[in-house]
Amino acid sequence: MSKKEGLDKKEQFIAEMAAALQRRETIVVGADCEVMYSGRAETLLPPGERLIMIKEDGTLLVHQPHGSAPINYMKESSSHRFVVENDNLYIKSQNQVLHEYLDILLAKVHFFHSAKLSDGQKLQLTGNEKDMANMIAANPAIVEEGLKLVGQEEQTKYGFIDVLCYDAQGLLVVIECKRYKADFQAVSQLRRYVERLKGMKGLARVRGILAAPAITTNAAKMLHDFGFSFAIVQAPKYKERLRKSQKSLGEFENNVEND
Amino acid sequence: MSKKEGLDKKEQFIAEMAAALQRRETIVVGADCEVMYSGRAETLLPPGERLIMIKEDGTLLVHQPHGSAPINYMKESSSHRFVVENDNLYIKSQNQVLHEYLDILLAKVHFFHSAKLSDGQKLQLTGNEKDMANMIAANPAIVEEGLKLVGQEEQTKYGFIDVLCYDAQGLLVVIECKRYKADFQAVSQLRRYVERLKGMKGLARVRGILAAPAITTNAAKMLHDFGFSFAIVQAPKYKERLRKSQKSLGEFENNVEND
DNA sequence: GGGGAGAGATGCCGC
DNA sequence: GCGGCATTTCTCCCC
Repeated sequence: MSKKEGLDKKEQFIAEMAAALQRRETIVVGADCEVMYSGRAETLLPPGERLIMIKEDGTLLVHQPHGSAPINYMKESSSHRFVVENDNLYIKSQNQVLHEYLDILLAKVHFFHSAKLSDGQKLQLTGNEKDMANMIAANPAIVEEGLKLVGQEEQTKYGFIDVLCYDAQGLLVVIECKRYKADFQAVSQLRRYVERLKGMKGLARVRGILAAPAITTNAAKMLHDFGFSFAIVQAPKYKERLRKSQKSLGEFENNVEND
Repeated sequence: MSKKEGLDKKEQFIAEMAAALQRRETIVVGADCEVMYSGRAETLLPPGERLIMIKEDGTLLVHQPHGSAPINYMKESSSHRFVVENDNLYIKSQNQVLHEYLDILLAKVHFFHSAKLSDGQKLQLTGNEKDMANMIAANPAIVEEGLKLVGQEEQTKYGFIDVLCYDAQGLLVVIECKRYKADFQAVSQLRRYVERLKGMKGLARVRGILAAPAITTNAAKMLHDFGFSFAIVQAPKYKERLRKSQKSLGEFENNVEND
């Protein structure tokens, strides 16, 4: 292929991408590329083969062939150009508001595609911390016998307390929920809420209970030091419910294993 | 198109995807689809047009045409099958170890592509919290006159303390760095380190300094309550350095705006 | 593999 | 916009 043809091919690619951006299509490019970013930090990603995705809202993602998170990215509302400079093909992105800049040097474009995607749907999720808090609020005895609900979340004016109760002795109890194994941070958070509540209500004693399926050894020690207690509470087991009602999930026979 | 032809087309698509999975290629599918997930939580995503990506390590991502994060995903080491059930085309994924399951009902496949991607490169990043801690360790006077370095991070045996110093009076000082505006969590963390150090060394007083470019009003209040102090420290300004040395970044003339 | 903490975290909701 | 916090957080490092 002559250099002229190569240039024409580049120019045609650039024209197609510019049109796709104009039409607010979602773009996918598979390419051998090098990525440079400057903004909140500064990064360099040496040459390799990646998938580049540009969304209609201006989001740009660079994905390596492994891992969940993009290796480089630009947030929504970024602007993008496909340009040739010194015979090199670039994607140049910037976010004026955030003062962020990203350049992708495209050494070789293996494939590309663009299409308008129509999707206004939102994810319906159950089984989060809020659901766990609701479960406890509906039946505080799960955590401790004799607890009576005072309020939940913003219903109280004391900040982001998951569940607030009175215990059998009439003491105020702050319950902090964690869906997974509780750590230092969870205990610190509980401590903060308890102290805030003591200060605001002028109480000498406010109890704290950490409700989670498990707790790290060190966090348990810290919890004990502060005079708080731990309650084993399993997050709602949606997994089992779904697997029961919907047999199609799981139970594979012929798998292509990715070990 | 006859139903038979439609079926053949589906079967051919399935065969191609199975082969691509076997070859550990990276797969991209643009499709109108519905997604169901069950694992750490349970989610339903009603029909809409999305980009689906399957990587060679078993990672699966579902991206809507907006936003940085995938709306649904499966972690690495997941297994995937393309199957037809009751005339419906599905991608069925599972992660045996994590007990996670994801089904994608493909109502219409708009396009697809697969290719082997070769990339072993790692991101080179500068301008993170560690760099900020190094800057302070190299010149503690940035934070306060008279500070003398004791140790940094794993060099100290007191845990994850960013920078440890003695002040002019010989008091031990814990310095916690934050690249951005410090919040409750940062103060809680500093408090935890100071108390841990007091306990381990049997000291009556250990000072705490929060070094960050800014702090929220509430966090500043909390910091004051604990007798800690705040030092305005700007994270290294890599942005300006790069923009100076590399004129190609920024300064766009003809932008396709994504506002 | 667990523990601990940063991240160019992202996203959500409240004010 | 900032604040506060959960996240199917993800990723890294160290033990």
